[in-house]
Amino acid sequence: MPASDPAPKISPHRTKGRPRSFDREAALEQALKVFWEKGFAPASIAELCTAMGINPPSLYAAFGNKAQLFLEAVGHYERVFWDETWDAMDGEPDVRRAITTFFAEATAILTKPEAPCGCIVVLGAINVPAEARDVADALKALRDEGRRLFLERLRRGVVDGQLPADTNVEAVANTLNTLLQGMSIEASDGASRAQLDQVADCATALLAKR
Amino acid sequence: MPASDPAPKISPHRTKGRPRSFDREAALEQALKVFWEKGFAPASIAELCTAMGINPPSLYAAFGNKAQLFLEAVGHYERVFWDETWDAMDGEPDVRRAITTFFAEATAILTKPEAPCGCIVVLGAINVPAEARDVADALKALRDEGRRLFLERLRRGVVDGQLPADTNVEAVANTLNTLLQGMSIEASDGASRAQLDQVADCATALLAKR
DNA sequence: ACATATATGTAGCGATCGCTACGGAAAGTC
DNA sequence: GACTTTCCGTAGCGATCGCTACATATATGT
Repeated sequence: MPASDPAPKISPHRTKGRPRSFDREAALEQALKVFWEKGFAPASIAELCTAMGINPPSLYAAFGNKAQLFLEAVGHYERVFWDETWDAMDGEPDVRRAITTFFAEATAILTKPEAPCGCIVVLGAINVPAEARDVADALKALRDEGRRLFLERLRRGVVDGQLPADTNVEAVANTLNTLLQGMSIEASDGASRAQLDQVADCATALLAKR
Repeated sequence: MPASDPAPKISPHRTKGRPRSFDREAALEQALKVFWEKGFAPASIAELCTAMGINPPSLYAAFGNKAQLFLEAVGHYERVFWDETWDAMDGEPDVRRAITTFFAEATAILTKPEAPCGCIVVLGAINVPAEARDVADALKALRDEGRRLFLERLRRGVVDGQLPADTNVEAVANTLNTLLQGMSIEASDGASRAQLDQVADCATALLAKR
């Protein structure tokens, strides 16, 4: 994600005071990397700071606290890695092709070798301490959004006459979302791309013509 | 510390020395409860000790350390909650009914209201600190065992002529295991039993006759 | 130049972590 | 009884946690 500002890549500041000496977005991406590999709780502020090339006070001044930094990193992750894939599912007119393409893309994302495996939305805030409940809740809401998107797309498939009118769209949407989440666990367990592709194929088979 | 055992439920000891003053298995079950609710890392020794009704030295003398206690608790969990269900899958002669029954049982287990939701094998050791890698690896091996069991059962279904010879048993086994793991996340997210039943139905639909 | 405002690095706060040293208590053995 | 062995509760170890007080550095506004 090159911001591609010829002029200062460091965000311009309009107010008084010493300007920030680091690239906020670059630091955020480094933080994402750490959170992605380790999860919310095991990623320590010290390690985040090292990766971001800053010290704790700068981190807290720029991002609030660990939880806010995490949530902002997750938002960045979603935008960079998933928004396009979800949008494509809505853009593809044929519902079966839409789902097939989505899961093919998902397996590619989840097994990207240059990235930690698994989706940070699914795995990042599991087993967080009780005082970080709000972080877990925020990610849960994001996971639920996936089910909603599947559901809407399937409903449109029924309206468009591409799926049988008696299709249990809620059940299928539930199942697709459940599969997607299970795929993150498999990916973090080191599943191969071929292995996840098999799962993706079975996912699309749920919509097979009868 | 009232032992209050008429007959010693406490394991008999043959050697010299002061006998253990608590019920090891009861303590293990309490530990399981804590680990199940919180996961490995967020469950502190202090909290475990409170739940088990003992002090740290007793815990370490009886169970080794936190990781060993966790793994022993997980073993107990598997035996109590899942062994019977897996065995039933092998015992049922019809492969479709075997899978259907398995997933029906699984939804029941995963949404048991008196138990923490989700499977500790799937969720318990996600996001553990790096120094507990061995715990994560042990649970990963247990998860893989599920895929193996599905695979064996499906292969038998092909041999028995109940499934088409060209069934991609590896793919289906992969998918069933992935679904099962996703169901744990959904359960811990508070999914209703009805919701998971829908997923279970879709799982069995993967084996629908063609 | 001076005041104001924000960011920075150092250094360390209080709290919690997993774990254990220690001395006393409760059993078997003689 | 004394000796040995094991377990008990207390109390606290060193390490790490998220986070911040503080003094200093660097910008703008006038």
